[in-house]
Amino acid sequence: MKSKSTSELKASIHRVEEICKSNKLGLTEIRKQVFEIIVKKNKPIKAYEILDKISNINNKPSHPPTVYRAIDFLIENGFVHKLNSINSFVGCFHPKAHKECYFLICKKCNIYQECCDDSLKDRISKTAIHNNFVISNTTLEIEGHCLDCSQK
Amino acid sequence: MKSKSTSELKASIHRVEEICKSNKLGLTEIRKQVFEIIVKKNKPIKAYEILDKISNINNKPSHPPTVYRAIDFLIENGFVHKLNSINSFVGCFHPKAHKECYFLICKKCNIYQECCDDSLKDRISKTAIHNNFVISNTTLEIEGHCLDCSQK
DNA sequence: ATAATATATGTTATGTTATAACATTGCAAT
DNA sequence: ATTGCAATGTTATAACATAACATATATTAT
Repeated sequence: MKSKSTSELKASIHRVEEICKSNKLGLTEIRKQVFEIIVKKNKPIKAYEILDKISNINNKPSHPPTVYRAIDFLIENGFVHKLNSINSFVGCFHPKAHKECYFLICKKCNIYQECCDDSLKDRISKTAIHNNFVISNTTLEIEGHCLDCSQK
Repeated sequence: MKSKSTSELKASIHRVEEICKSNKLGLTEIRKQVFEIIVKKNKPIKAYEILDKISNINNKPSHPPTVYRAIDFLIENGFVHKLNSINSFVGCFHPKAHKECYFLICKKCNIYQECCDDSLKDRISKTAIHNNFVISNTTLEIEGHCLDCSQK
């Protein structure tokens, strides 16, 4: 899997700023810091690792609620997703394009990739309908090895 | 969603006993107790709820590792699955029939249902192949409302 | 039968992940 | 200026999970 370039990262941050501006969402300093930490990491990141980084950036200890509240804001607005299988967070590279997001997560290099193709979405939707089930949210996390890592 | 009948529960427990016998897996007293607690609950159950029940059954306090080790054994052998999105455990009603297991989880009544149809499995597999990705394990948890609960 | 080995469990402590509850701040609207 | 509200700070603790080492129980080889 390819990691993101600096320009992609910048674009991603800029996009979030624009979306917040046009939707009147309060992208405060902390929320912006947390988002930047997450997208710059470019791999799934844990809440307490974000906490450490935030504390360093601001030269004063932050506390868990600060980080979790920022994460909540970012998730609510589709800028970040949580990977339940590894209790970690990742940036979303096409926020607002979808509500659900499916992931491939490489166990070796830890890089993740979104894989939200429509045929998969359709299939999940059909499965739900077939079971008379109304979906509110879906967790699909595929763990394994990416091409690079399975060749090594 | 329908909940399981007593006979289905008994059959499930018996099946696990048989599988363990024929595969020489040590289904110890505690492992059996934990499995029974999980299947009898018939809804996703938390580790510390199992811990309480185990302590009651045996009239002495048990400790987290005891429960988590039993759960590990049951998961390894496909008798139980973990729902990562809600940190809970559920019994598997057709162990050994599949490695991966997909779930529908009703947020209201909390009943869950396996939904491991082949077309879904195929679709996930194709998505992985398309991304040159080798799957080791998949988490698919669909949360929402079952028929009964969405009609209320 | 007995010692050696492996498997499982008990026990204590602690690590990791997440939230409750309430105080404080900063800013906007009246 | 005061009220209201959204965001943050702060303290404490809840909820989830494992490390490490001791003890017991079962299995096997002698």
